[in-house]
Amino acid sequence: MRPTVNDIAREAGVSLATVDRVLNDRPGVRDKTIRAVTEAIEKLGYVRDLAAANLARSRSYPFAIMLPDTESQFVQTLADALDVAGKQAATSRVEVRLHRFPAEDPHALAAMLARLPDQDYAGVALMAPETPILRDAVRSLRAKGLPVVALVSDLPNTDRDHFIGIDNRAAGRTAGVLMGRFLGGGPGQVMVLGQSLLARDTIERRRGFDEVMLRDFPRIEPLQTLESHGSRQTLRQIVAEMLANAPQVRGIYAMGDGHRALTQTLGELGLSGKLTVICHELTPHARAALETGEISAVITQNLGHLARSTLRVLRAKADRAPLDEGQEQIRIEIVLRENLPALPDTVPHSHTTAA
Amino acid sequence: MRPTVNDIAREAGVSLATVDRVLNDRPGVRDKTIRAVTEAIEKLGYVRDLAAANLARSRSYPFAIMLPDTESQFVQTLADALDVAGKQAATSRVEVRLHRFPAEDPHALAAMLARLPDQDYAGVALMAPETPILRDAVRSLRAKGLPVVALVSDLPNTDRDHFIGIDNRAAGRTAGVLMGRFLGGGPGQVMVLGQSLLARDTIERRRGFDEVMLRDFPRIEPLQTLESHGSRQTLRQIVAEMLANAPQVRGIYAMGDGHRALTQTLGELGLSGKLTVICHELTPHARAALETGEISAVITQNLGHLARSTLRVLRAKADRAPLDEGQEQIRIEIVLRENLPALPDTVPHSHTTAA
DNA sequence: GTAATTTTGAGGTACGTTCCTCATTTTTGA
DNA sequence: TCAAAAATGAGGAACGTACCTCAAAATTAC
Repeated sequence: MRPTVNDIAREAGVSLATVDRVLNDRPGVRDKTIRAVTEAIEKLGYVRDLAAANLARSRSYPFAIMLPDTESQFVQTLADALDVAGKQAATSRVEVRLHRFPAEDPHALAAMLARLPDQDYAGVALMAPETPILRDAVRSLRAKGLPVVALVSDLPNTDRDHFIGIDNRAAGRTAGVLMGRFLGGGPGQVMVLGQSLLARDTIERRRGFDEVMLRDFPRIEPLQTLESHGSRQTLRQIVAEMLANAPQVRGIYAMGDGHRALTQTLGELGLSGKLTVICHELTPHARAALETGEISAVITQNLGHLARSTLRVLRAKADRAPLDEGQEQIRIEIVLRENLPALPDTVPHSHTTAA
Repeated sequence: MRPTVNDIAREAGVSLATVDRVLNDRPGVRDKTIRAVTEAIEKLGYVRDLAAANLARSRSYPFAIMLPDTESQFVQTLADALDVAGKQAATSRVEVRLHRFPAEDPHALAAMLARLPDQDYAGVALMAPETPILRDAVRSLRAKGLPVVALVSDLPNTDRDHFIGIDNRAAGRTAGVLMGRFLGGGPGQVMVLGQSLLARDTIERRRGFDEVMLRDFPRIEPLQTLESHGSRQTLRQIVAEMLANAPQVRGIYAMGDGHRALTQTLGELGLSGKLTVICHELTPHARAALETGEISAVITQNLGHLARSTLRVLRAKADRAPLDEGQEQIRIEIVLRENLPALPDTVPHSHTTAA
């Protein structure tokens, strides 16, 4: 049997109360006694039963998660993933509350954040571009003892506790190498499409991409970023125009989401599968396009992992516990048709299932 | 506050005992009453507190994990990962016991497995090639009610509960596309190196690789598999010989591990970075070789994930609980220099840390 | 050596669930 | 309609830990 606090008390020759004082850093114990207890812990290989501890503390974890109210497939998929992860984590006293804020209104977001401390949350995760107002809001939350975690897009100039997402510059570099190598090193031109929710991320990706092109593929010319501003019409127009004028274009790097409009346009131009297309985020459309060969590769982050990681990190921060960096690191995944992960069935949720 | 079993009893107008009977599928409750309870659960949004439940059950999870006694870096890294995952999971009553068996002796393994049921384990994970003897051993374990999980290499013809690892054929296909595209579609030849712990896996990879070559890259000729049998001498000799005789070789696909010998040999031949080298498993050597450019790409599976997944799956199987397929699916990861994940610091373990 | 202070012990209650027993009520079948 | 069977209720102990109070013991300061 695993040793319990009682075993330690016996082994160390002290009372249960003293062991408890040592375990929970309570004052009023002599160094000598602390040592005796620590040695007993060591000797018996005691590991605190977290479940029992949390039960006794009746600790629970209500978390606020703030997402922009954009209707993009990416944000929607992320929201779903957080929802699923929240349902799973409910068995361990985690409660997820999703809030949407107006994407273009930093003041509204700040106001929402300001109201959070009164609703006794145990932590906040948020996906938003960094603005001065937001910086203040985050600082104020942290000052009140609330852990804050940046989601998808980092808030490097705030004192957020953690960032959960990928390094977009590295993601851009990865796209760059793939593009360069897939094009056999050139010669040729590459069209670059913008329009991301978070402008900073797009810029980072572009920087990474150019970095690699310049260094490793001098014979490939990445063209200026074309912005579709989320409009399908615009996208179609600029892509068509560009392709008509630049016959040397052999690849497309789509930094934002909105794959459907792109593949559709390429289809209409009779170019499906003729260009090397690399894009970000494995949305359902991107999956489909990978399978048909309309898209060559997708650079992505696993949203299920991201969601679960968010909850784990928030929990750890709320408990001031250390986290398993290896587990929380979100990977820059490269997805080709050949390593496309199978779509798992949706997870069954049932309160009557055995533990 | 979250609703508890008592709240449900009140809401449904029944006693705690009845709620418990419903919750745990105990007999002796009328359908009508079951319905009443279920509705109360639904209405209040009750979610069972797993921690409390397991505490009351005083359930614990001692797992046996069987690995071959090979000294390969892959197995060693896997063992370490399982160890770390085990330490982490100790807080939730999981105990990992690693056993090594003689890699070449299926009888010894079977004998070890036969002794397991007497040591009251809650589950078994094993990494071993499938043999008739092993099939019988697995069947016998399962007949005694022990969940069995196949690790890294599947045991498809047994009734193991689950397989944790990647689809090696798909991994081979992935290597194939990368090779094909990195070589610009050819023309050229590709050297293929064997020597894997688990012969079946190597064969699968080879099949996947050839499949893609044949279908998508007819101008690239994959050569016959060369076997190094784990010997560095042999490897160096056959590689050198082959390269001398086949000037058209532009790429190397290394299906097994043992990257050090390969990169060293290439270095001695003055070929570092001149060939497209694709291999499997992100061992420390492979990381280093990626960084220097000696290896172009690594196809790998995340061993940390694999280890954690193993414990989660074993737990779920032991409890007959459903598992989150999405979370347990091990991905075929493509690692280039540009998306090489940072090496996390080793995780601190301390029993005195706050919960 | 005594008083003040610090350290330790003993014991209890609580957390949310499981699992047990025994008594009582309700339903079923003849 | 009555006996037998089935369903339900009431209560309690347990799991391992946290956290509280109060008294007793040990140590320190003077």
